[in-house]
Amino acid sequence: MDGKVDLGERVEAAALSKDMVGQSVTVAGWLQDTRNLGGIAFLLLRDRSGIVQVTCLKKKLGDETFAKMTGIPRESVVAITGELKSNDQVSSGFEILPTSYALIAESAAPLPIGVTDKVGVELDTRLNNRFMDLRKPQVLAIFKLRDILVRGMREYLVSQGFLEVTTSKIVAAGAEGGSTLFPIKYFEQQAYLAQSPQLYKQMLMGAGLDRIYELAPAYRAEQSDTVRHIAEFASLDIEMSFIKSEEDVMNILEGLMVHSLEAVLKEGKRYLEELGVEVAVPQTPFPRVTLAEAVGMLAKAGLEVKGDLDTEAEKKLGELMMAAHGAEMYFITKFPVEIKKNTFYAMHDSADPSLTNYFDLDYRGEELVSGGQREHRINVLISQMEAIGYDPKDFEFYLQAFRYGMPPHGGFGLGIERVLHMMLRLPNIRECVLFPRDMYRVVP
RNA sequence: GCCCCGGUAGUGUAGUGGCCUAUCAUGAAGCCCUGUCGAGGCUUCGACUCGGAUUCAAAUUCCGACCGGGGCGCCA
Repeated sequence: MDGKVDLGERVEAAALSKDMVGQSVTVAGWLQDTRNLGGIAFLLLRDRSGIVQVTCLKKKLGDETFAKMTGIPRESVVAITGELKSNDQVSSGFEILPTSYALIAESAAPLPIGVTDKVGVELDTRLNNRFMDLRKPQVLAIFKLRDILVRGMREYLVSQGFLEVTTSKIVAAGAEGGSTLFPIKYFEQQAYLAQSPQLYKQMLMGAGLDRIYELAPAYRAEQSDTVRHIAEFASLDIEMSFIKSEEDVMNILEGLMVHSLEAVLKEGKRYLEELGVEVAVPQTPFPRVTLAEAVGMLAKAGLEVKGDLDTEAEKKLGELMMAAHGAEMYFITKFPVEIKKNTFYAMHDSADPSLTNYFDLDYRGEELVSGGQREHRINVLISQMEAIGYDPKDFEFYLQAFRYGMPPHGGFGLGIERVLHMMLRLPNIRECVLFPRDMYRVVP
């Protein structure tokens, strides 16, 4: 019975049901565990959809086949054809009695990390053996939820008339200065990996595309070694024209978060359970506090903040917003020019020139999004560049788009992994990247 | 980049100068067991990151390198 399995007949474990009892079925996947009781053995076969039990009877299979099947190393790829049989002694209510099997790819032993072992594994070790780490259902669940979340975001943006675009990740100039750019050799020229699609998004507003979004990697050469920073992250950027103020952008962002988290709740229940986390869809409108108000709230709570919120203040504000508004998500608005000084493209507040029309969206004390209304008047834009010592000549390709009719516009950049990090309450953001890149890790 | 902490079997750990021929769990190899689902029982295997120093004696102290963890700054 060895080797006679037709993979064309293969069904996923989750597709099996009691309705199919009596039928011959073929499954294939990784042999998670073998429990050999002597005359009977239970093989647990796992694929991405779930686990199915294959029950081997020594009497029925013969000593030789029984020994072969129960001797297959854990995590080998195996295909099995057999009869689906109802049995209340199995937690799923059914099992497969094999009629033939194929050992497709035998696994080496011992495993670099156990898939089901009852010992902890450090994140670093897990990431070094990510292919095996991802075989764990609770690790896979993170990426299933990521898929659902991102799909929910796309659905919403499409419903709001946004066009998906892709801009180059190879750039000659950054949006926020050179220190955080990764230099690359581009044929005979100096180029960089894009830290943000910012300048291109705005040029597309000048092109008249009106509403666009891009989901693409962003690269930051910041020397940030924390549980919420990575050198390469997935950034969802949107830009929209003919806005009255940054409020229009914030409204889209609220809709985006609500719609995508609803999708997670609706379609991702099983994966949330796998991870043991509960997710709440935020109520709209999200609370809004100006940065000055936030600083006041923190002062009242006994935390003195000067300038921008530091990490401690950010976390504390998360607690205060929960206590005051029951809100996990909230906007911090009207960032002072002083804090946004490198953001030369930020529109300043017409009512108070020391402030900008810029906001952050925070989720339980962690920054998820930064955005605002951009400066579309080229003379103002140039003077803001010059004010921080940038040479407009270096941005000529960008400024050209402002000379021939640039509508008022705004947008934001959202860190996908930041959303997952906070939504799933994961200890480290690296857990929600398949192959994370940080200051020290380039492999795998 | 700065501050603090750590590196012991494949994995996760105990061990603060001699009691270490290094603990426990998990795992691997083998044996027993016809209803397991964190299966159980028995046997065996497997480790002190590297280099230098101190000492009669170093997993343990000191120095350096490499690797990792936590926090900060900065940001998505």
